[in-house]
Amino acid sequence: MPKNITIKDIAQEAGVSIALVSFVMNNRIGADGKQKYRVSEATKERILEVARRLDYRPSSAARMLRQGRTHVLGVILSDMGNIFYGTIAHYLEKMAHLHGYTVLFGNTEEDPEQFSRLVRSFLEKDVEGFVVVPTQDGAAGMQQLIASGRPFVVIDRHLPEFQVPSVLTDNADAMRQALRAIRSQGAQKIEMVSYAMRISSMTDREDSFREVMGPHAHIYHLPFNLTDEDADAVADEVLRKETDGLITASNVPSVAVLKALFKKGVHIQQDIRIVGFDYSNVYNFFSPAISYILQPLPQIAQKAAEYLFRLIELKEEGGDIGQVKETIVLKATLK
Amino acid sequence: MPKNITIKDIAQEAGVSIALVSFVMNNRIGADGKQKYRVSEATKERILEVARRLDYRPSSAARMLRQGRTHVLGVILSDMGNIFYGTIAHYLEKMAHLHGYTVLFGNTEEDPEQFSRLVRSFLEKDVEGFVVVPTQDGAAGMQQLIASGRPFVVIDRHLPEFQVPSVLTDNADAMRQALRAIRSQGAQKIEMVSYAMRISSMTDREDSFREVMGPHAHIYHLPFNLTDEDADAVADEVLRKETDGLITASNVPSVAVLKALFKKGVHIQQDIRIVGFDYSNVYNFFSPAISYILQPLPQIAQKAAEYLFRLIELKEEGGDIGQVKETIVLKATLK
DNA sequence: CTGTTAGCGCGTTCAA
DNA sequence: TTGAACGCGCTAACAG
Repeated sequence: MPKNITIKDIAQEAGVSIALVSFVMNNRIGADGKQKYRVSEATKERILEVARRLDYRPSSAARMLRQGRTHVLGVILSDMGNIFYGTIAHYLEKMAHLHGYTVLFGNTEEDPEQFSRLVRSFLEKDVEGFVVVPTQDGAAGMQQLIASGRPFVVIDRHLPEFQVPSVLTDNADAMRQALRAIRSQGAQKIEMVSYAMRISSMTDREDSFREVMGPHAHIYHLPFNLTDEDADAVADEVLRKETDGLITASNVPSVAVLKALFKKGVHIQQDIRIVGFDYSNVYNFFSPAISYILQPLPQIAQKAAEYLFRLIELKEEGGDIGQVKETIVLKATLK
Repeated sequence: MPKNITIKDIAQEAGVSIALVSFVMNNRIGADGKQKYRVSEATKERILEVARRLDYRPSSAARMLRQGRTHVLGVILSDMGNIFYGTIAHYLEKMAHLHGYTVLFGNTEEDPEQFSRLVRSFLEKDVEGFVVVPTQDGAAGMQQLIASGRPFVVIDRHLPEFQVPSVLTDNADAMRQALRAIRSQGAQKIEMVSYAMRISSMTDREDSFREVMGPHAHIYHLPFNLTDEDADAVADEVLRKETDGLITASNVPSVAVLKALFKKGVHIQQDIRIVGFDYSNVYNFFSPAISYILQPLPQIAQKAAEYLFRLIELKEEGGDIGQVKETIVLKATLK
């Protein structure tokens, strides 16, 4: 049972006080600020040597308790298994690391209960800040988050009833780009495939679609956990109506519908034009390659992280987090 | 600045001692074990009511410090943006949650330095256990991990110099399945595409490939961060040699090479047969659909989590973690 | 039976 | 350079 080495062990071994060890470990020596604690090079070296030898690792629990800082962030998203969120997760972790932070991750699977649970759980773990993708009907969880006074940034979606720090893609603009593209490719009868979820990323795209196409434009709505049958039904309907242009508003339904059409022997990109949202490898395997709206994932993660660190710093300095509610909007690009 | 509510606030507000609050919060009441602390229903209710009203959340830092348990796991993998690891990450988080654990995630990006850094960082955070995907040349990090005495389980890969708790896919068997499949589909001149990394998941597949095909069988090696040019080169070579069967040993190179072949106008599945490792949407868009080796991701995550919890429990009971070194091997299936 | 007092764990930090 | 209080929750020992 390798007992954990504590600051006390180091002090004893080096024959100094625990306070001195603490100072040395934190480089609180010779600081040119107010308090400069001077330690002789010799003892400093001795302490460091002992620490290294015993493989001393300060308990962050104790430090945390004392100074109230954990250097941990909480990231709540929909599903890390989805390449869209997995990629964002990766970039967020990267940014966090650059700032000396570690990250707790959680998946909501689009369940508001899970969202609330994760908020609570991460609050108990004393995360210093959150990056969250709220779920449909996630108001309760958001309330908790706001009430906690903990810094947070919302990404990918906004909830209509909350004006909070957010980093979002300009979905209306993205949809207009998608429509321009599909029209320039010759499509006349254009429909849209979306999720049956009240999630702003989807509804914003739908609204923009209707704005351009007119209020009677048709939009297919698929459930979050869609099956092959769901996608098949859309494909059947599309064929029946002789739709010749389809805008798919997200990764997963995009591929699902493509698969259904392909299985039915439809000549994709000949009989029907597709423009998708979010990258998928699949798009490359058609001629011409399927165009798609690419959201700037690295920037979303970067902006969100920077925003969050700004808020954390502001709070550290005693500022009022509650006043900051800006939304950062990023443009997507057509590929 | 919503000051955090502590156990003291509750005690004061409810007019009782902090100890009583603690007992109530932990349901340490009426336990039929040795110590049964009896509290009147009335005060119990009062305490719970106050706690609810003030939205009391116990500081896990304090609890952690006292009882040495954090209920946090550390998961270190290659790249959460890769659907393979993202999916595993998702399942691991799910399992952790079922056991009341929260998860710190980190990406190595196949860099041994990052691996070591993450091990150290998570150890400082006092995670109770690890699930890790070691990197090539990751011995240093593994040493740290072993030396720490902290429970851990290795997944996806094994390092030759360490015999440690592991959950792995039977890669040799998987390769044999892949070869049987591609042969039954008529391929004669079969080659393999792999990563140029000394990672057991790859080398095990390569060894098995050579075992069946003979020592002179050809294997293409692509770098981890492969470019279109890398994949193009493989495609060119494949065409030049009139290879008619290709086994691609992983997700990313699989799709990359397919893309290169497709761009060159090769009739995939006609002129050349492909059998891949790991699922990709892309496989569905060929006729016949491309066969692939599916690793049992949910089971890998599940077994790894259960294994880890067993180790954590064993350690909690004072057992010797160092003795446990079993490897759980799971079969992949051909799809 | 119902409840309280007090020390502990570990690193930080102020006063000496 | 050191002693000791501190943060917060847990729990053994003790009291009415």
